[in-house]
Amino acid sequence: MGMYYHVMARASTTSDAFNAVAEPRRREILTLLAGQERPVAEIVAHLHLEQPSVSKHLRVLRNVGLVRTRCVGRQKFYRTDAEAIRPLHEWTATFERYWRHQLNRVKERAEQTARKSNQTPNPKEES
Amino acid sequence: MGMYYHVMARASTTSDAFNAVAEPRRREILTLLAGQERPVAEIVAHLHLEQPSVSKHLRVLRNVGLVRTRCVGRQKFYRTDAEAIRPLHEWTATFERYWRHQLNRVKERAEQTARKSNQTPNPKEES
DNA sequence: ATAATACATTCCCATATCGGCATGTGTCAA
DNA sequence: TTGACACATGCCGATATGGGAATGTATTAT
Repeated sequence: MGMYYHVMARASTTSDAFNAVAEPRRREILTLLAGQERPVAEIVAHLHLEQPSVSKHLRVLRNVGLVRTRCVGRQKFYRTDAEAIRPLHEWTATFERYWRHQLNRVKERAEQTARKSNQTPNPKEES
Repeated sequence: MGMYYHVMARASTTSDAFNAVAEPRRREILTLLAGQERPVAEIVAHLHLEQPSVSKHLRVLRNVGLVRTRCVGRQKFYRTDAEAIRPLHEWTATFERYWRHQLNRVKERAEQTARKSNQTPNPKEES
């Protein structure tokens, strides 16, 4: 009968890719593992972090599908699954038309300014 | 001469855009304010959240430059600065060639499979 | 001047997060 | 079998986080 009310302090990091890539180290890992798969030890060597921390970051990335693993003996090779980054890319892309808009406005202003200064040549220290 | 070592639990949400957009509500806000500027009350109406919470999210977004403000009387109009989303777009874009790669591999496999099943027509329940 | 309006800020709480350290767990080597 | 090795997991401490409630601060209306 308890009225448990849920207080979610923050969407769990394991919930989606947006949270996963919010962490700088995890972004480094994704970049490192984009081109080629690597065992954990190698990742540890690249980042300056303890092995357990790296493993924990890898776990987060794996939970949201940003990396995949392949076991070879006692080594575990990780590689980033770029496909899982596409949703982020597409979300940011929805704003592309807006920044283009802004750039156009800036360009137009610049051109206007240029025309104006043509009409009044050498306008020194205008303010 | 204390050896204060910094224990940063998590990169501050105010530090970069990646952290700012990790929060679902903030993503909603950015989408809402992409096309047109709106006063806080209107944002509150769209999201189902208390005004203080919205103000706090707006503060975070403003700190990382994802939104800009314009004051009109006692109202404060917010709009998203799409330009600030570009770095995210570009970061995700660095993985584009990799997911294309993966797609190509998938496609190639599919074509090979198609050729094979042409050579052995109607291979029912192969496994 | 006083009240109402539109936001911002502060405080509190439960929870999430990250890193380091210690401790599993599974695999290969001697 | 006993170690060594490659990782994963658990625990701890310091800190960050988001929401609600209360309060502060301009600005407009009466």
